[in-house]
Amino acid sequence: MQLSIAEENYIKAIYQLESQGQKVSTNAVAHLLRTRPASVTDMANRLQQKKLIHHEKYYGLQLTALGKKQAIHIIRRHRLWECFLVEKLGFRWDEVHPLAEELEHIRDERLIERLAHFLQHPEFDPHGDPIPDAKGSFQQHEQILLSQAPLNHPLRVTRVADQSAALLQYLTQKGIVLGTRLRVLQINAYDGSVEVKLMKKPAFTLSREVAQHVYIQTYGKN
Amino acid sequence: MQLSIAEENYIKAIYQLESQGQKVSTNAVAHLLRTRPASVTDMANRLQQKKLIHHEKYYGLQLTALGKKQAIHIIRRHRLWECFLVEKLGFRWDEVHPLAEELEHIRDERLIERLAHFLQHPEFDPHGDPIPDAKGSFQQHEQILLSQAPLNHPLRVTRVADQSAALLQYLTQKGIVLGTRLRVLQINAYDGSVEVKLMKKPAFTLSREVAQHVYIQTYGKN
DNA sequence: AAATACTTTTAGGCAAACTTAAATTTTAAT
DNA sequence: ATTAAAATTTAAGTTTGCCTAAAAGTATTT
Ligand SMILES: [Mn+2]
Ligand SMILES: [Mn+2]
Ligand SMILES: [Mn+2]
Ligand SMILES: [Mn+2]
Repeated sequence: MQLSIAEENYIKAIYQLESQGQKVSTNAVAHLLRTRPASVTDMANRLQQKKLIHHEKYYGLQLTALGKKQAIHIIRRHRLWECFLVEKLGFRWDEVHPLAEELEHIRDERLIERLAHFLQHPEFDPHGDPIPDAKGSFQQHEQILLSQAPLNHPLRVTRVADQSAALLQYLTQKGIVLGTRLRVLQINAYDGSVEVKLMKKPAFTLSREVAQHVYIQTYGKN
Repeated sequence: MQLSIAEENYIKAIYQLESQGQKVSTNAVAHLLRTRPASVTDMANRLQQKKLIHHEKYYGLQLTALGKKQAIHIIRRHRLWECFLVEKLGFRWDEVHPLAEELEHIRDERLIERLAHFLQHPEFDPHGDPIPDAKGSFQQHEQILLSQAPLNHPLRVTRVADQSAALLQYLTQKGIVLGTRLRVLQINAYDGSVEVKLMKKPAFTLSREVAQHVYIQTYGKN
């Protein structure tokens, strides 16, 4: 059963909200997809009809196992194309999301497997998000938010959990990209802002909003 | 003014019929796009409204300058993706057309220019069709049909003017791909069939239907 | 417990792109 | 020149995916 582009976008949006642990309200989906709550209710009926979601009126949407499987495949395609765009075509990490948003809807098993092979089966996309394999399994990096990082410990940036070009450009300009090494000097108890120090650069401060979207790993000092 | 996928497919179909010198009838377009004449009339109204075609009732469709420009851009995208699929992902020439039929609708100037650059600005696609440049200009190979080739002259295959997987597979199996060298031993006056000889292989015969879709170039004997 | 605010659904509508069936026009054949 | 055949358009209807406005349900405040 072949999904339409609109259906795929809804499925993916629902999946994303679910995996952030939020309850998937009509409003939330509408906001994410820049559409109206009434349109979401409308689509919800069709998706439930197709057994992709479960919809309890007034209480939110939930993907079925089938829906979740579909979502993961869409995400696989999205992230593989993002890798392609960055690694082969030379786009920056802040440019690729809207393009992948289109490319992800080309549903051809052989195409995507060959693309994966061409890219040497990358495990993470340009934002540090894991790429599900052909069977749909994947695992996250060890996840620590920069806003909760241990102080004065060597850290490495592993993921930025927001596709907005504004954030990605801002981080780039501050010298923060995937793999950047840094330390947290202090976390301001009042506003949650984080003072960070990159090698050979003066320390600077990131707001909590920013720090809450940046994930890091610790690594030994040796 | 952004075209829909359906509109792009119509524009391209009309362009293809026009460039084959055929009159672009409602029926012909419907047949090419596997839809109904009534749907073509319907779309024709919308396209005329948008100044992409001129439609004289009962007498066929004609692209405007604007429509032609659009068509050429779509074809550029189509053929570049075909190159990508063959050269980078390892697809065969008989597999790529349906995939490119989808990929061509991703309208992003930067994407397509970077793709062209990545592919080192190919001039011809995997079927020997010329790829328009970013400004829309291109030129055909010198065009001689195999069915009208000079006898006993060294020839090189330069283009196959039909995307059907069946034809392309048949030719491949006969040893005929782009660049294949061959001679025409004789052309049967009755049924137009063509006897061809490849190096180091026994001669064999191609039907007129097949020979009418294969283009060749002559080359000096030296 | 009522009143108010907020969220969600329903109702009614619209545009794109398709379909079939009927009417019309063009073309081909007697 | 009629007539028959073929092509084309018109008419009417469907599905998808969206919208606004109104109604209904849920949550929050007083
Ligand atoms: Mn998308
Ligand atoms: Mn990503
Ligand atoms: Mn297409
Ligand atoms: Mn081609």
